[in-house]
Formats: sequence, structure tokens, C-alpha cells
Amino acid sequence: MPELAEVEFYRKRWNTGIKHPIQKIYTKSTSRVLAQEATQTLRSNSINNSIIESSASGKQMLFRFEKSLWLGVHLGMTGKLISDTPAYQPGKHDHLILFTENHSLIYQDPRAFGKLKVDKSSNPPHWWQNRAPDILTSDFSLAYLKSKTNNRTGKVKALLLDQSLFPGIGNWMADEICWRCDIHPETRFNQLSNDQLHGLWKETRQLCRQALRVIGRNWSTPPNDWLFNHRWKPGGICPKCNKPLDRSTVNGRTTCFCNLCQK
DNA sequence: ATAAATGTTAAGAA
DNA sequence: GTTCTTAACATTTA
Repeated sequence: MPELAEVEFYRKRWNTGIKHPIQKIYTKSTSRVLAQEATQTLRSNSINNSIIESSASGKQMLFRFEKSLWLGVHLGMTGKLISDTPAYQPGKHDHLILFTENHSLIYQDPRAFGKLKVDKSSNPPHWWQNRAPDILTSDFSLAYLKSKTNNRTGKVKALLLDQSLFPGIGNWMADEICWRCDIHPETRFNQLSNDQLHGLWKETRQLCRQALRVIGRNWSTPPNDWLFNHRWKPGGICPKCNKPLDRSTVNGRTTCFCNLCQK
């Protein structure tokens, strides 16, 4: 479910709890999301401690506590962050709940493909420090992208889904980018012309900005001239040429594209 | 009943 | 070393 902008949307939902001391903690007894050891560390270090800030990078989030504690969150396919009242009762798919005086901060994940990581140090954990440059930073330049993808023969869609190259891009965003650039998702990356590569880089950044504005802010529905609104509908049509969209499997993922527009 | 779902990773093969 | 394919993970929804 969550890609760059959805992650940002969920991250902000826990803002309600910032600077409110944790009074009580619930953890699911056997959870693949929150491992045994992380559960212990969190249980013994979160009470009377407060989240003071959070950040997102690609599909990862990091919550910083006042006293030497960090919580990393990856939402997997069906993870959600929720803020509710202190009276909230744990449900079947809740893996972690932090209770403050006025709120409950919930990590809910039915398929449990997400991951919660805990680190007890004063500096940000090492897995946060060695990250690929975020798409909207100045480090993600065309020159950088060129240098990282030089001679890559994989399919464009496959590379777009590679988090070490395009952090935050997921299935719908990868399709949206290919469609906007009129690039067939199975095109080999090293077959892209200079113009195509430049276009792909620009559209990638543009889509990230737009998605953060539209979905990241309040999860509103994107405009109808995005592929987004048409890609999941059976019989969906291409907003550019009004012909039926095509589907196939690329890189093990359902891929939606227009075989008239995308060459 | 069967398939597919906005993600990641591991294993084995080419 | 790179890339591809497949499977696995667990649950809900169409």
C-alpha cells in the first residue's frame, strides 16, 4: 500500500503524540513485525520517554525519542500508523501501541510485512545513516542518476522499484512515471536516449512533489489526468489517448501501461 | 473457490 | 558481478 507520499501521510498521524510521555505500551505477543528483542528494548525504554520528532526517507520512517531511543518504521504492504484515544482497545492486527495521557499511537498491519526496528543510542542508528539520496534532495541529480545506472540492462520498471536507486517509488508510482514519459516499462534502462533519461529523472522528481502535495497532505484523490485514477479500474482508459490500458506482469508486479503511448 | 493486493528478500539459474 | 524468475511471508477483498 504505502509509497513515498502515503508514508509521509502516515508519519504525520503520529504527530499528535509528540512531546507527550508514554505511560503504557502494548505489544503483540508474537509478531514478525516487532521482533522479540526489539520488543524488550522498547518496553524497558519507552515508558516516561517521549517522541520528540520524526522523519521519513523513501518508505522508511524514524521516530526519535527524548532519551536515547529510536523507532524505525517500514509499513510493508498493509501497515498503517493511527492516532486514537487513550481508551483504544488493541485489535487483532495491532502490533504496537504507545499510550500517552491523551492519545494512543497505533501500528496496525494485517499482512504483517512491515518492520519495526528499535535502537537504543544517542545517535541515529547506522541503518538510517547509510541511505541512498532521497529523490527530492539536490544529491539526486541527473549526473548522479546517470552514474548509478550506467550500463544497467534491467528493465526500466525494475530499476524504478529498486529502493537503493529510487527510494520511495513503488508499483503505482513506477507505472505513473513510465506512462508520463511515454516509456514502455520493459525498455532496458541502458537503451534510454539522453532525452528519455532526462525526462524520466524530471518526471520522477515532479511526481514525488505532486504526490506529497496531493496524497501526503490529506490523501485527496489525484487529478484525472494522472494514470492513478484509471490503473486499477477494469476497462480503464489511457487519459492521454482514451484507448484501453494494458496490463502485464513486469518484475513480478502487475503493471499498467498504454501500449499506444508507451514505446 | 481462486486470485490478486501500492513490499521485500532469499535462493537458484542463466 | 548482474539479472531474472520464483517463492515465501499472512490476511483481506473481489
